[in-house]
Amino acid sequence: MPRRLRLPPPSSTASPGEAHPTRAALIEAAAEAFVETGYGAMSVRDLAHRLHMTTGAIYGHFRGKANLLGEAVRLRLDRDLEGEDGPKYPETKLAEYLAHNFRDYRKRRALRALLVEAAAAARVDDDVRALLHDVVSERQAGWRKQYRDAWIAEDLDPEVDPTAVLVIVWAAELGLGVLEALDISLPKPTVLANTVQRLIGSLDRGPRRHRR
Amino acid sequence: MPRRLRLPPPSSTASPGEAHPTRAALIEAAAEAFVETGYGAMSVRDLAHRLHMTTGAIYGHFRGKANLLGEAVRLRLDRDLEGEDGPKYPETKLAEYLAHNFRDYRKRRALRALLVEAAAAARVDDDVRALLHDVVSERQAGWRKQYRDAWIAEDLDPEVDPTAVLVIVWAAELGLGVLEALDISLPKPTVLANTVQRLIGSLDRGPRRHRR
Amino acid sequence: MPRRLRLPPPSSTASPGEAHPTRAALIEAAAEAFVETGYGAMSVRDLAHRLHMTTGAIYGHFRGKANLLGEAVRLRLDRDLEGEDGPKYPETKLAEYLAHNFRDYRKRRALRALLVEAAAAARVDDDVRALLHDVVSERQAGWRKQYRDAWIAEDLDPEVDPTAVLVIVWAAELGLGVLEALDISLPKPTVLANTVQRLIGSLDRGPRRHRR
Amino acid sequence: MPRRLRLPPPSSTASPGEAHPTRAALIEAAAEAFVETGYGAMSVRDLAHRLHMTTGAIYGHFRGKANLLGEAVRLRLDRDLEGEDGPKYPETKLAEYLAHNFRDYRKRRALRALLVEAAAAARVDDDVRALLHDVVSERQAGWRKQYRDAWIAEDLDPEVDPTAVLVIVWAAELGLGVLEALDISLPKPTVLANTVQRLIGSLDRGPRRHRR
DNA sequence: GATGAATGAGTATTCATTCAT
DNA sequence: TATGAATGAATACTCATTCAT
Repeated sequence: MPRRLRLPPPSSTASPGEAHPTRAALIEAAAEAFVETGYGAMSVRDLAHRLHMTTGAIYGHFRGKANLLGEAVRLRLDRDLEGEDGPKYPETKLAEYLAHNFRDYRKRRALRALLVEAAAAARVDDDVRALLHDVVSERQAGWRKQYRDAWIAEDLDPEVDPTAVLVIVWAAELGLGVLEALDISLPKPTVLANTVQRLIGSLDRGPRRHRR
Repeated sequence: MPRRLRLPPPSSTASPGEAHPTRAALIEAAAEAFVETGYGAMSVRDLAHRLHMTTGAIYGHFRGKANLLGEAVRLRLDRDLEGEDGPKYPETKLAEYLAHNFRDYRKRRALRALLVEAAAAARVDDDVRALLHDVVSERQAGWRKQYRDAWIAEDLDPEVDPTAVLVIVWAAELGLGVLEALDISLPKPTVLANTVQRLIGSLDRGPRRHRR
Repeated sequence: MPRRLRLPPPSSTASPGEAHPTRAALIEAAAEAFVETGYGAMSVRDLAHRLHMTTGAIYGHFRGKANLLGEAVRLRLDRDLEGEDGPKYPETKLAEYLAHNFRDYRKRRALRALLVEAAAAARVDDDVRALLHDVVSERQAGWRKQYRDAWIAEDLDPEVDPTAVLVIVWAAELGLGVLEALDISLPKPTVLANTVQRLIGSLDRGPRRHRR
Repeated sequence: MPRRLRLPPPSSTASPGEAHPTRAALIEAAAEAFVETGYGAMSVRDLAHRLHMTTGAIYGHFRGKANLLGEAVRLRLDRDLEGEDGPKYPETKLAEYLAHNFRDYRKRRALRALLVEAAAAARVDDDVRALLHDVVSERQAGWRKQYRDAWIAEDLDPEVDPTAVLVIVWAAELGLGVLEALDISLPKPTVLANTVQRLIGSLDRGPRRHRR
């Protein structure tokens, strides 16, 4: 039986917002484990073993597996989508921003996988659904605002609903996750990025006159 | 002990290849049950009970639960996507065809749900993944050909990769399923349809002049 | 790992009413185990091991632990209280019948213990309570009738409510179970029996006149 | 993190022997909680939360859950049975005293419930049994003396064993607790009281003449 | 082909108690 | 004395699959 690692209490050196290191490590590990093994197939006990903890310790930090999933999704969403390393929204045109994003789509494979897991879990479990709805809705609300701002700043076609575009783009991202789960081969990042740029770029003026 | 409902022998109206009506009824019921209850949460025993059969009977027709899922997906894919009631591909422009399709997107909720279930199952189980990969790949191959044909027939922008567009459209559809699973509210069908029409419609000529 | 004993299917030689021998053996064993080990402390898995079965096999016969308890109580109630070996009700005076019964009270230790377990379980679990209420109520209804008949046949004091006497006698029996659980030493059977005979015997005429 | 309610220091009004008010409050709360929720189902942690304490604090006062149960039983026994508000023993005839007591039986529902919990716990746990045996035995010893005194003072039938009567009466009380746990409906207090008066009242002279 | 009892491994969650701080 | 995070073992129940009949 392996020695248990008795984790130190929150030290003052811990970064603010991640007050409890055990909790943070747990979320991190859960996010990874749910992607690797699947939410349904990952047992809490095995997760505990991975971290050299006991199940009881986990349940001391989280009310249940569902909350762990919720936090894992929140973490990955924030890390992989918000914490951008590339060009920021206000500084780039929407089409270029999105193109850039899709050029990096392979970086977000884990996020998409996690969201597929989350979706399947949510379909079956009311608690999970409620939890995840909130997490995802929050982010979407922020993006919706950004899209509306872009519409104004870039003088995009007022006849097109920014929210519909947002949903389509976001759904496309999520759908890539479904296709990846099915092992369907996807276009190369550059090809995808160019296509996105072309499609979204077409919104930058009113509807084309020359349509027969 | 309830009387078992013994299904009638193969009728002459059954299409060839679906010789056994029990098998067909099973697939039909499984497709419904997996959507309603979730693939993981639906037990083979309960599925058998729904059809007044026994578990053994199911295993007489299918090697396992995974094969049932595979067949269920195949069924719904053929019924909900191929067996179109609306305008056919070759007779309509691609943009209009897709717009029409998204105007009806709510009809395909069950299909999307089933594919979310399938994706999550595939992530975890190699057999399921292989099975579903084949089923979905087959359909995609057909669509790819249709897109390529449309590119030629409609003289669409040769700098845009038809397959990339196909993947984006298909992923968007699947992603709607993920969002639905999370209870995220979606745009109205007409708004979505118009947006798709606008986006895909923008491909109908060469690259816009003002692009360097 | 011990060989599993694959029990034969219901044979035609099985006594009617105990159609399934596995089920009957299970109830028997459960009744014993719940007394020995306590309802709460007896795990379904251990019970299964005792019988060289798996937990799954048990759950094939009973919806849950609570039902097993219900059946165990029913069994012991029928065996230890109804299936009398001593004098039958209609043939003996009530007082003598009860005196005889208490003379044998030690025979029913297991029944009382089971009912104490049942009571504690019922206090906490609604299903258990409903189940046991029905089982016990049924028996009590029979006894109530017998007491009423005795009142007429033996011309007992009409000012005394037969049901109240029944409840007191039945409660006394059950209370012995509580005292036994606490290891309280009880009077010798003959002493108890005589006291009961004296008390119940006093009901055989109208209220005594000579009371000051 | 919620503020802990730090209980006031021992006040001078506290009776000696209950020096620590935390301890007393704990016993009080435990008695209530074990009745409400059941001994087995009530977790130490939840009990601590109810009192705005921590589990550790409880274990500072009691060696374990079992001791808490023991003290709870002692408390309720003293409060609900000894601390009589009605007529006192020596001043009333035994039959009348008991009749009065049963007329109030509904007041003691919590006591009976606690004793049913205690009995079930005692059956399973040697420590609990030993603990409770002592608590209950002590009280019974007192009652035994009172019954013997009554036998002399009221010139009751010397052929009847006072202890046997005590046990029957006490068992009847406890048995009511078992029946209550099973949700069995009980006679009205007055009916029960009259019956008790009649039965015990019958002991007030030597054996009846017509007995051989 | 069908039956359904049995398997056996697995699941999330709980809890009394301990102990370093 | 109090704290509360951690322990570690336990619990009821489920399920895809098999196989003797």
